[in-house]
Amino acid sequence: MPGLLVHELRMSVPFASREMEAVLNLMRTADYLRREVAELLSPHGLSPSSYNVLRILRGAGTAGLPCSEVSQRLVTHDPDITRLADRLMASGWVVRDRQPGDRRVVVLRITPEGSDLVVRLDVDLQDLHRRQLSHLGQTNLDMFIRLLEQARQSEPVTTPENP
Amino acid sequence: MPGLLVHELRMSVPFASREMEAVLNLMRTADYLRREVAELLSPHGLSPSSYNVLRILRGAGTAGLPCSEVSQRLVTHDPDITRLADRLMASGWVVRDRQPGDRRVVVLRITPEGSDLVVRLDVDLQDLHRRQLSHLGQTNLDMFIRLLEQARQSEPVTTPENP
DNA sequence: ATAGGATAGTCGTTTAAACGAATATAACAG
DNA sequence: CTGTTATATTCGTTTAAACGACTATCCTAT
Repeated sequence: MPGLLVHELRMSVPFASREMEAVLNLMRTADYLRREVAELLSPHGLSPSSYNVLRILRGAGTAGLPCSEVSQRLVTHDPDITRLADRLMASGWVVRDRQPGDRRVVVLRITPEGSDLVVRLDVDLQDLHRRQLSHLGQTNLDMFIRLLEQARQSEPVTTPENP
Repeated sequence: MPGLLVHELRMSVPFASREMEAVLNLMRTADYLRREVAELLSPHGLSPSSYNVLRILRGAGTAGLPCSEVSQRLVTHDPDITRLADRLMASGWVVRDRQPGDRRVVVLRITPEGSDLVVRLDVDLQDLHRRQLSHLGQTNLDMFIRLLEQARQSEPVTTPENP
């Protein structure tokens, strides 16, 4: 039986490999779900990335976190926390401070307003994610998570720089 | 047992729901794999989207395809085929023509140079995708594809416009 | 025929991503 | 101490995405 994606993309020739079919399915599914999340967030002036930063900072509490820490904890990689934080600061959801001990590091902290916003949006996102995936059922959901985590455990690329 | 992602993101509190954990895992895995694909393509002046267009046009052969058809077949949605095609045309990999029957539609066609490029890159992408996912094994790969397709079958959002 | 509406692309503009160079501070070896 | 290297962040610039408004062409029902 040909897969669903072959039909969705009106492909005249099936995929060259099962691995490629999986990767393209992954891209398409991620794009689909991410789009719905972005749609939910955009009326509040947030992108998935900037919302992610707020959620990370809420987890850190009043201590805040250095930019570099926030960067590492982002679900999707973003090399430029500076400008992401700029926008969040302009909206009053985040404040910036230099760390006294090491004046190189900039600590980001969520404001009460930012905290309120995250709490309110969390409810909506919970609902959205439930609608997006609860039809899989508990067993499939567990398996799905396991496979997604396993998919990230591929061999790193071997280059002259990374021998 | 806590999931891998909780550790990767250094989360102090576990996920609020299994659905959310799955969605975030999906985003992270897609980002990770997409980044490797982009890295492979970028030396050739291609993005995942523009490569996708070339692959679609190669499938269409000498007949070519209208922009709207190309748009629908893209793995990830891109509303602006015009400028995507602009770049591909500037590199000499596609040509544009008006359709004689209906002068509104613009047909995109791959050039022999474009075709050669796609064929060469297909080999590299095959290798990359195998490295990315073959460690899952055939059975898991089948299951993974099935779950990804199933994940796109969520209920559409109900709004006043979409009752 | 022809006005109204649908369809196919294009283009302007705002906003964000990608990449690399630059700055500031810290750590450390001699 | 002092030059060197590493780290943390910022900033300039190029490139692409997002969103709408706009143009041209076609279809269809009067």
